[in-house]
Amino acid sequence: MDELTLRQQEILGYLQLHMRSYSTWPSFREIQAHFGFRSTNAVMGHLRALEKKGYISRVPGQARTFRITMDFNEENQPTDSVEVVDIPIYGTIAAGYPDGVETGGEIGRLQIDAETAGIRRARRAFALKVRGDSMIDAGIFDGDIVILEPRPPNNEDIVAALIDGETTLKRFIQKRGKAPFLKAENKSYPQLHPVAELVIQGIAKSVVRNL
Amino acid sequence: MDELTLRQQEILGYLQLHMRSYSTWPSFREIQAHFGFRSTNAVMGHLRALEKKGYISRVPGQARTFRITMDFNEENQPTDSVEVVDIPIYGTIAAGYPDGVETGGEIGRLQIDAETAGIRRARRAFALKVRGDSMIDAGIFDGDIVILEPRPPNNEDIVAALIDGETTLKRFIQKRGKAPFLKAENKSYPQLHPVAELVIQGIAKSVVRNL
DNA sequence: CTTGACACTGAACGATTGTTTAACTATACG
DNA sequence: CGTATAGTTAAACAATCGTTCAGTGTCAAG
Repeated sequence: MDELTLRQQEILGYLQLHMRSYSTWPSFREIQAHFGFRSTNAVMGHLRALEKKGYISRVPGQARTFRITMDFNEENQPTDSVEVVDIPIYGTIAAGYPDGVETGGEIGRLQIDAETAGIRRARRAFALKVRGDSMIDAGIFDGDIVILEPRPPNNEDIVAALIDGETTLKRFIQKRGKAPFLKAENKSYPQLHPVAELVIQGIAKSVVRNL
Repeated sequence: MDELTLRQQEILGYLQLHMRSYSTWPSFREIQAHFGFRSTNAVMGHLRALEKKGYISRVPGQARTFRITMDFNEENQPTDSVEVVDIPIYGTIAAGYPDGVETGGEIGRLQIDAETAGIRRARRAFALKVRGDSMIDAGIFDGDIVILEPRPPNNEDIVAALIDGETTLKRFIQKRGKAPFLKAENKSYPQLHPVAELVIQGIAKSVVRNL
């Protein structure tokens, strides 16, 4: 990660401060006013630099849609932020995944740092309370919380898949040249699941269990 | 706090999820698209209602400047603010436990909210990276992170105990009238451990594993 | 039957806001 | 000396976005 200039650190610090105070990102002209710029283009330049160096990400054309992708900890103390991610917990994930956001069925939330959870901050992780023991041979038990990331599965990934209108946890198997299938990791269960219409909602990254 | 209609709850839920997922509030037209409205005015009405009832606040004329004034669970009950705890991770816990804090051997830190970790904030929790497979029958594998609280063990608790100068994970068994002992939960291991000098460093509250 | 709330359509307006192009200064590098 | 980067000014543009006005339909309360 490239280093930031002094000015860029100031800008980034202001972004964070504004976000923490108002829970909203500032607009270009608010940043401009705060630093006394006479042109919004001064802001533009800095934000482009920050984005180029990977510190923030933005959605072009949309208002107030910065995101700070990196939590630069040590050194500059205007930061005390850790990479803690707030993740919704679903009991059951309803069909579809229309907008990357699912309104129904949220039963709680958890906070965990991205590294421990094995997820990337940018992606929209969600969590799932495991019901049933179809994955006990993979060390996932009834009542466990599984943290997932929505993305296409690779071979051997544990995935949350929509089967018969319900989300279940299975291992995704795809050998080359063959059709993929899902496998339950419990010796006493039917282990193979043919995949007709495969709706993968996410791949499991980590699991949390209360002992 | 006035009560919300079903539709208003849906809107509010979407606002929260969008904020948590994107760290940005949605625009009117994003809300419109998500709910399939054909007019942004439908959104206007709901947001006005939500603001009137005190659930959100906004800055007129500015883009994406909602704020939710309270956090809610599904029942519209304000959730007490979650407590994220910073926990040190030890590879091996050295002898003693002088101040509840052991600096040597710290291999990292993790952040997690107290409820998910099953711990109480007041106590000084610590985490331990599991080595070996002495507890696989309890669903704890090599490489797992176990979160512990220093306190006296009860029967059947999984504890971190100092054996032969090394910290290992065992289940603590104490039947009344008998001497306590430690039990490894792996069928292929010697399961019973006599306890000469029992040094319990903490009891396990939860486990986190990367899949 | 009327009133009022809730939920929504449709179109248009104007302000906010991100973006672009052009030009200027200063500093550092080779 | 030329070039590159950082930082800034200036004016204008176009898309996004919140807002308003006018109107439709439903349903429960009075």
